[in-house]
Amino acid sequence: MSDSKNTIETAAPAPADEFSPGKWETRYTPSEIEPRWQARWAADPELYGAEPATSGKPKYYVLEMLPYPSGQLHMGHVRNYAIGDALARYMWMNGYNVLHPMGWDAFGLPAENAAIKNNTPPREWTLSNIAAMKRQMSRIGLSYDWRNEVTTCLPDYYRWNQWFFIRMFERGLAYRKKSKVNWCPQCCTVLANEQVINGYCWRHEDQLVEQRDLEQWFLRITNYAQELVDDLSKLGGWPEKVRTMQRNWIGRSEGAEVTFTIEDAVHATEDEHPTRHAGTAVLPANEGIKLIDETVTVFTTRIDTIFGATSIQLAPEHTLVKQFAKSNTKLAGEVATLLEQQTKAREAGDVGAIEKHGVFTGHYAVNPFNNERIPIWVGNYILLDYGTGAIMSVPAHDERDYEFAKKYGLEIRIVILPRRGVDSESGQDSDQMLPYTAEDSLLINSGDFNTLGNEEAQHKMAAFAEEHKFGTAKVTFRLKDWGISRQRYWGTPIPMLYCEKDGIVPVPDEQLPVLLPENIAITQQGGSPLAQLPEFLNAICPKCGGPARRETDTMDTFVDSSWYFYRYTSAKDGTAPFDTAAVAYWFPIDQYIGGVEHAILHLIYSRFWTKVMRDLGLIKNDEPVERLFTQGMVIKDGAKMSKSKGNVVSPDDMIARYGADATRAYALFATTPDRDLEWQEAGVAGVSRFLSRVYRFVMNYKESAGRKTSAASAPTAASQVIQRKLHQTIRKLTDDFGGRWHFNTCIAAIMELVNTLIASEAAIAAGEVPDAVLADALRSLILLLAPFAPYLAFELWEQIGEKENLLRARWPKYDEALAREDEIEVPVQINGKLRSVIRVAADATQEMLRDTAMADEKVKAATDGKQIAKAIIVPGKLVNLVVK
RNA sequence: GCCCGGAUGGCGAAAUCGGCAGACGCAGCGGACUUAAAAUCCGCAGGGAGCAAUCCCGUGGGGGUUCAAGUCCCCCUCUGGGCACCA
Repeated sequence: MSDSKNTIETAAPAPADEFSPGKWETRYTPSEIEPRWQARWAADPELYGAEPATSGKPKYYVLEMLPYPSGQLHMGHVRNYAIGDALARYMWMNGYNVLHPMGWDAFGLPAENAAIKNNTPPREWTLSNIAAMKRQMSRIGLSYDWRNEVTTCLPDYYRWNQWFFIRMFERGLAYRKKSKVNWCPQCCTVLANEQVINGYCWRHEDQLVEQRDLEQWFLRITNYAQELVDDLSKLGGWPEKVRTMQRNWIGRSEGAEVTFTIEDAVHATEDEHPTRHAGTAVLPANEGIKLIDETVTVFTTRIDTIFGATSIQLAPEHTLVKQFAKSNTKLAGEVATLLEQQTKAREAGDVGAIEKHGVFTGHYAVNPFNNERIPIWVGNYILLDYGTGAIMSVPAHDERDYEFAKKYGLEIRIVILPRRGVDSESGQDSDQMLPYTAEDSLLINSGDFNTLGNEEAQHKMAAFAEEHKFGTAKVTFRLKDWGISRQRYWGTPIPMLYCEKDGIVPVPDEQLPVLLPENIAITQQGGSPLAQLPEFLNAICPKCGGPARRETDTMDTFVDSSWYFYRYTSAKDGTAPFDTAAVAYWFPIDQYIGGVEHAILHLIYSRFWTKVMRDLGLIKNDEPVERLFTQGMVIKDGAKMSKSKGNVVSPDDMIARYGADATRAYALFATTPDRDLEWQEAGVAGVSRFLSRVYRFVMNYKESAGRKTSAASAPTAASQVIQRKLHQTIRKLTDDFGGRWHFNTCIAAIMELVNTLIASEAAIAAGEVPDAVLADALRSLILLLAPFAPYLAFELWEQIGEKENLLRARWPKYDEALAREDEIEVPVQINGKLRSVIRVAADATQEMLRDTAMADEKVKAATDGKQIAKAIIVPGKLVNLVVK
């Protein structure tokens, strides 16, 4: 070994492109250190293993969102996992029993696309991608307990999707209905909402998505809508932004339903139902119109404005419209046009921008509050699937109704006014203030309800409607039931059978899983590939033993990710989706970390699934996730990394060049975890240089560190400086891990500590720093670094002679007394401007600060000949002299 | 249109409770080492004026509160994201 190892200038030139392990001991070589430790960690499955509930330690469940196995980790993954990994390691070092699992969201379209393109079976393609990504994760040094790995495309997982589906079917939570769905003509399948980007298919950028009516399986998430909103208030550990997004998505609105009778309606028999008989009979004009429905019910959140209703607006597909149109071909044609406009706007994803059109049906409805007849129109902006598909139009107090009424010359009647500021006269004629939509207002022109405040009026009018049996208070949600059918191969088969005799029959539990057949040719045609396999399609009805047809659609992959984190607690369980005792111990998840792009879909479905499982008696918790953290995106050159932009930085490249420690530490150092991160390779190089300084320093002084026996001497200035910085750093990191998570400043603080140590080298050489102090500093430095650069930490930990597993070593404790500064610099301002800085004892009183400041030369000069009007003296902070 | 972030040196950023704006790092400049370069080490570094001491300006823009504002209040601009005829 070189005898230069105790001097600073040991960085002798290394051979240009090859290092020689062992030769240059003080040269940091992650390409040698990291694979060595990677192999040792891989050989020790206990290292990151969760312990049983009986361990007696407090539990901590830290989870990162599982990736889709595309075959390549990207920087966003690295960042996500670096955050979770740092936290997991910190918790281990604080004595927790940590569950830190990982798995694969392994079903989905890309596997089928790859199958079409490369003629590789989806299963094979997926599993080899998983193997590749697992190698990358291992190389990064992530602390996963692979003993509970979950792969959603394998039967031992998806059989439980099927099992849950049947449980839901039994309870009426899974049902079939025809509905509008997003359909891509090129993919030949239904698309999830998130696969539709501004109306276009995510795979075919110029392919507009169509709206089609299809029979689909739905999960009744709307049964839980109220609880999903209510329990948001329990999620104090979630970002407010995510809670708001969910609240908006669920879209709870309080209002009332009010039933209007249709003037001249004559009850029709079922047989006369116009939608069943396409007859052409024309009604005599004075006979009234024969209708199945003699009334129309509207939903409104502003029943207080009902005296201002001047028309009824129906959605083009409203059943009443069909009844009206039956005897009126002109109307039928006009309605068809309106519907087409609405459908087009929906397909373009731009319903908000539709130009309002409407048509008068020729019929009238009677407002039950004032017995006034108002015309019934059909509007292209009225949506069938919200509320009742019918509204009362109040042009004076609703922007949309106002726009519509202006266009078609409908009456605009003011029925509410601001509480103050406008007298009734000026209110009447001031067209400028319309539409007036404020909540806080008073009623006029509203019969018995005049002069009421609008809130009071809403209650009284709803009660009045209820009392007279033409309405009721009603809560409506924007949230819709979850359509889970996909006309695709690579997903969980929906375990249902269709029997001519017995109808829809679930596959018996003992026949689960319904296996996804392997011998299938996937073609571009798409459209439920399973329907083309007779051996899959044809089954036997478990009820009657007769022939039955199997459901050939598969489940949305969001089903897989709705409960996977429960499976992690007991992934090998062959008899149940999970071990309920293990779940009771580990849940809720203490910390979930992932991208904000899942704020709505995945995280609402997961919450729904948890509540269903609770109602099935499987679990006790109401919510799956205690604390949620959404990290920012990784961007390059100001844009999100993407192949099409050509700005992708490969984690493999970074690791090959700078090592895994430098790459992940940079991902945490560049900015706070919640913000977008601009990737700068030079920054990685900087972190790498820092790590090599750490390496060199520790290696140079590890001998002293091993010699903890030096006689305790009086504290020297140098050792005090080191200890103070050390304990300040420990305090800073401990505080941040406790909540703020500003890992960028944590790493900066460690850099400062290392800078302090390096600046102390002369003092160390002069023997002014006791070995015990130096040893403690080195040992603590390694522990502080361990969450961010685990390879280097493990290596140095062994180098300084520690035998204990680093993860079981206790996180260092700080001592306030040692962290405290004796002397501080206090700024002195004159009239708020900095004029001097004084050195005083850290605990200097106001008097001492005043005296020191007044004695300061610069202060004297600045205050010379002036009157001190006021002195603001904040001990420990500043002195501000106000002079005249 | 509505809701939520963000805007600080050449760049990424820091300032946790209203108290020295720019910690830490990158890029840059100067120096040491070297035949030379790389690497490493030491130093400088917000802008402007000045030989200097020092002074002035400065956290997207405008106003305000305060002894004191990046931080609090009001208005505006730009930017990222979410939602968007939901009655």
